[in-house]
Amino acid sequence: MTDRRDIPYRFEPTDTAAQLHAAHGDLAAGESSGVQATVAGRLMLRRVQGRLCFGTLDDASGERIQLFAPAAATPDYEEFCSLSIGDWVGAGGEVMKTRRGELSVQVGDWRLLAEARRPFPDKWHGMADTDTRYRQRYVDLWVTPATRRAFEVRSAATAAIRAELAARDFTEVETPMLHPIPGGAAARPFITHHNALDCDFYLRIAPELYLKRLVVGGLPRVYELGRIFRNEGLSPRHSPEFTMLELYQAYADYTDMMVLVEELSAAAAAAATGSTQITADGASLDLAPPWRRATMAEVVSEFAGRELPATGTPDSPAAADLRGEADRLEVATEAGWSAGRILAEIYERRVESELQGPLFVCDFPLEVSPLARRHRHVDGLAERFEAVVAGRELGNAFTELTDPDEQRTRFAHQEHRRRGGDSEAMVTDEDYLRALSYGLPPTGGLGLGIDRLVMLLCGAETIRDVVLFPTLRPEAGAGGDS
RNA sequence: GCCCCCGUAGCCAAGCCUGGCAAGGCAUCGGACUUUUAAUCCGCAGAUCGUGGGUUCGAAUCCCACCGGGGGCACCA
Repeated sequence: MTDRRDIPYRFEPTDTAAQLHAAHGDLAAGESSGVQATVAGRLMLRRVQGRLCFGTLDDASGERIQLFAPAAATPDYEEFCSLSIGDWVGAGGEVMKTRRGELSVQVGDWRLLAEARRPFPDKWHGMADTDTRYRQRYVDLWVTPATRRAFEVRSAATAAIRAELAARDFTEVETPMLHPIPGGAAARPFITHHNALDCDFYLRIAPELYLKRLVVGGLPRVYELGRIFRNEGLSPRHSPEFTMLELYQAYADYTDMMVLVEELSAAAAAAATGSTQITADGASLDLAPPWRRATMAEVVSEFAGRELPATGTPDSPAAADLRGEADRLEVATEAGWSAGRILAEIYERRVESELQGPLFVCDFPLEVSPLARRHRHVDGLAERFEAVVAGRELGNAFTELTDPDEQRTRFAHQEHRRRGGDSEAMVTDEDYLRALSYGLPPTGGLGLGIDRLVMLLCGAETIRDVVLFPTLRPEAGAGGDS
């Protein structure tokens, strides 16, 4: 005879709860279907009423299914009634509806699949302590519906993005995470050590320079969707490891990247939520193309309430004008900054967070864009834009700088800043310059923050809610060396 | 790194301001109940009040330090 609490080595469910609801949802109350089904999942609720027992099984299919167990027909009825909330159970029997109209599987056979030896959180209140929710995500996923939904949204969004890129003939690649030189962004890296080579490596802060090497190598449309690491502070919008889509398209410029951002964002939203409408900070936004395009000088001028210049050397009247505006807006500036640099500072400190979007803020000052090509019409600017939604930067893109000599000059400027104490200034990457010297065609490049996109799609207020296991201080006494 | 807030049983929590036996609910355990829906009813049990120190006749409560988390600032995407 079967010991129903003896854990089997395998179990074969025939249907999910969602499938049963779809197939038998129209049964009349009190009616039996004559169809046998086997389901498996976690027992989330249990109602024992004398010679009848009702259980609510959650199999993560999006719906729950009731287990209906009358004592007269359920093998080992007492054992079934004593199952704990949180136990994994497999049960088979006829699909039916109870008198109250609840679709159920009448338990003809059942097995315990895993015992919940720790009690599950309160069935009604769930988990409130964010610390516990993040550390014990395996419990949170069961008891907090928004948690499971966030990761379903995340999966649907990334799948949609991959599908869109495949449809456009992009090749997905994987480039190194361990970099001898941290490059492609202005950020402080994590440092690690390789024992056999006896040298330090940096966890990548961006895959940018490797991906452009691949365009040189003959992959004209290439992308990587993966984790990058930045050794900076944590906040509701910043995680030390986060996911970025970076892509490069030969023969394209930054206007092509704008179209791509619009189309990828809208496709991700539609796939994940069924709509391009999102709600952020109580306001309703639509990610459907086209998005507004404005220059940085335009959006800052709108914020300031008067026309402001976009460029000018540090000693120009334009720079003096902007410095006065910065003072008025209580934005700190440094001597020697050009007009564009001051404009960018005002934008980042005061304007960006006020922009609802979705919109593209175009044409950044050249000096804060060391990998972007200079603007084809305006001196002192780069062909670069940020995509802004709900006051946050969603993506960053530019027409790539392809000339190796100019790139060397830009690196030299970064090195100069680095010597001046800017720990986030870029380091010269000689191999990257060598690659450029073999010839990089005109190329558009894009970085899109996947975590932030998912936050928008599911209304998350903190990035931790869209990361399964967010970075936390290690728990005391939870293993390791302690 | 700085500032503010939080930490009471497996879970949700009252009590803290104004010091005096640590409420209540869910879950667990025992009992009743043959169509429940957070089932209901009766009963039992469960607490180093985050940790350590201090003040006090007496500390969950007041003070200090530390640990963990959250928010803000700074840094960044």
